[in-house]
Amino acid sequence: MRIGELASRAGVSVRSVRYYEEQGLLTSTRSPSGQRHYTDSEVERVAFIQRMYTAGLSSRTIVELMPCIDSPSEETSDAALERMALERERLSAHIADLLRTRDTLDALMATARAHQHRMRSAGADSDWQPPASCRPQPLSAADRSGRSDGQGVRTPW
Amino acid sequence: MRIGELASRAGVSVRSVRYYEEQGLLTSTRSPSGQRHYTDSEVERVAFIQRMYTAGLSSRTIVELMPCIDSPSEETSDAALERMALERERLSAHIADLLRTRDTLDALMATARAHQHRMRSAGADSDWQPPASCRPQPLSAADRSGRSDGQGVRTPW
DNA sequence: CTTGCCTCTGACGTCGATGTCAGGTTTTAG
DNA sequence: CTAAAACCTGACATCGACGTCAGAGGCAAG
Repeated sequence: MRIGELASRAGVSVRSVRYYEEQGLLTSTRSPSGQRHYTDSEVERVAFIQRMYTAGLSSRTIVELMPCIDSPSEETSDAALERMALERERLSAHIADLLRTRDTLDALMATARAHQHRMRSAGADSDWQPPASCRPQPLSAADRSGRSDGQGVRTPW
Repeated sequence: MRIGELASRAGVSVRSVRYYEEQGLLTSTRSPSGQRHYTDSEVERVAFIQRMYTAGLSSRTIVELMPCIDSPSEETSDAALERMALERERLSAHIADLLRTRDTLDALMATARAHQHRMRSAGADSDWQPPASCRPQPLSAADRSGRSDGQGVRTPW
């Protein structure tokens, strides 16, 4: 397939695909006229690259990880594994940070909802309904660590 | 305290503190000579702002959330709560993405380690020790969702 | 052959949080 | 008092992953 189809299948822009190649993350076979052609497997690769980017890795980092992916031979393992472990650690730290931040948001929303309720039971407009965003959050199924207070605490961050 | 102390206590640069004020995230009382002065509570506020930034929120978004934080009255709640719920959703999605990415990294590392082991049992240098990064990962205590395969699968992403 | 769509290279623009530098004032330590 | 250190404003620089535009060529359908 050509670059446009690859891009739309992987859900990125054509520009991004060219950029990935420019960064050494992707290769392409060229038609005699110079147009890039790709196989189906490149779609997943591009999606993978995109996920790495959104995970906060830089081009340089992804490049350093790629040899471990392209040819998991004894050549690549040593340095690349080190980097992968390091990035894994960074990822875990970042995840923990985001979880804490989400907890903070939850606490803030809880206090705000408490305010709404106080308003509601004291106000004259008793037919008022809280917006959808105010109803108890489903807490996203997976990964919870505990914490469900945030009860009237001042500056809950 | 003055800006330098605030910055170092909150673990950010002086430049950043001024930037936060410029963005309307922070206020300061000025001494007659024009120098900024802060109270202890501002330290936590700056740290909070920083956490929001590292969580991927933009200045504009944080600003929109701030009224809900500064004065949780009935004025602020409606629009701000909507935004908080929205940002919470974005956060959850991002967290899920990062977890998936970390799983991918784990799978990649597992295959790499498998390679190392094959090398080790077949190679001549039997006294070789895998680097620290190759030993089984502690999986970071909290939040696991399952997945511990990655056994020789080709292109595990 | 022409028309419309896709692709190419190359370059410059962008955006957001910060770094950094200049030139000047204020505070602090000796 | 004086020198060092911290602070001020204002401005320009940076970096990374793209957007976007220009100008030229490729390719299938009518």
